[in-house]
Amino acid sequence: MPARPSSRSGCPVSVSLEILGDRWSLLIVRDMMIRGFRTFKQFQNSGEGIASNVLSGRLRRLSAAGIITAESDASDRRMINYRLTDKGIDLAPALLELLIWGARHENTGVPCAAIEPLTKNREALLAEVRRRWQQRDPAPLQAKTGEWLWPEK
Amino acid sequence: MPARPSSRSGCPVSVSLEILGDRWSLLIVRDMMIRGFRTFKQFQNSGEGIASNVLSGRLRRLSAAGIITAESDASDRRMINYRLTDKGIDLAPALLELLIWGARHENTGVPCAAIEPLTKNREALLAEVRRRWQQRDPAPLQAKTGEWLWPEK
DNA sequence: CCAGTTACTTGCGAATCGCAAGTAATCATG
DNA sequence: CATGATTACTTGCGATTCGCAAGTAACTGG
Repeated sequence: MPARPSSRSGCPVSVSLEILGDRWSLLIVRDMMIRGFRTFKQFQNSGEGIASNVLSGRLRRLSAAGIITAESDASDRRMINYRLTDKGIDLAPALLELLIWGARHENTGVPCAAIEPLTKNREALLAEVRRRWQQRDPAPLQAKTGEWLWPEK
Repeated sequence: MPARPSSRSGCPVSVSLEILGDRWSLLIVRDMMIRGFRTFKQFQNSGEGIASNVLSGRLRRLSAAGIITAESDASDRRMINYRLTDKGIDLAPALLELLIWGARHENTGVPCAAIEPLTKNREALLAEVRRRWQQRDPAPLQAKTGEWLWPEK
């Protein structure tokens, strides 16, 4: 029996948006997936300006939804390491398409020339993201995709 | 000079979420793209339960962002026909990936067996969506993709 | 022991949401 | 042409959420 708390339709898009449909959740997932961020502090200083109480709430929601896990760091127990679950890493395609759309249609500082390789190497890029996740490779993806993805400052 | 009103980063994902990052905007786009909806009333009765004032605001925002257009119907001037722009139809890949993710990882009433054909026929599906848009074909996509996508009621 | 760091929580004013009701313009009918 | 229905909204209002600033508990390094 599917438990559906809200009064919305059962459409998969609707269900997805119930969890991820806000300005912050997917940015947190992006930072974990592509920039290799793990900690509260990193998300807070990611340049997007999320408030700490909202960040706290989002991490709890993503955790409750099974998209991320939270475990305290072994070597420094102040820190909590947030990681994507399998369900979380599966958001990579959606995130990539949002990236491509924004880069193509909005003023993002991303040159148009940079978009085509993204669409052409889509599968390779997604495979690389998944590989990094499986091997717990903490290095950001920038080296592979170019620095233009996240303009410094 | 790129005008960036908010204090967020210039990352394409961030820019996309500034416009689309809420519970309703992409559902409206979905209804236009896949179900062939055009009018205020249709969006209101789409089964998601969006309030009329919020719907009004979203249509204005999407219109201002160049994702949809609004023109009054020639034969009935009470009605306003909302249509996707080229920029709007380009959201199809992102929407499809959100659909696949939701269907795969959440309880949506969509059988798991239905997901694989979506990923396999991704390109064909997107081509069909774009064709329907170019030809202004108002028929919903259901016939092609199966009725399970939007369970009745 | 103590200053600094990390991951939060709390308080509060402002913005947004959800719901109900109302309204202007237009169309369909008698 | 009058009347009622329909469409696309707007308005009001209480409840929720947001953004910002400040505070706090747990822990670490010196």
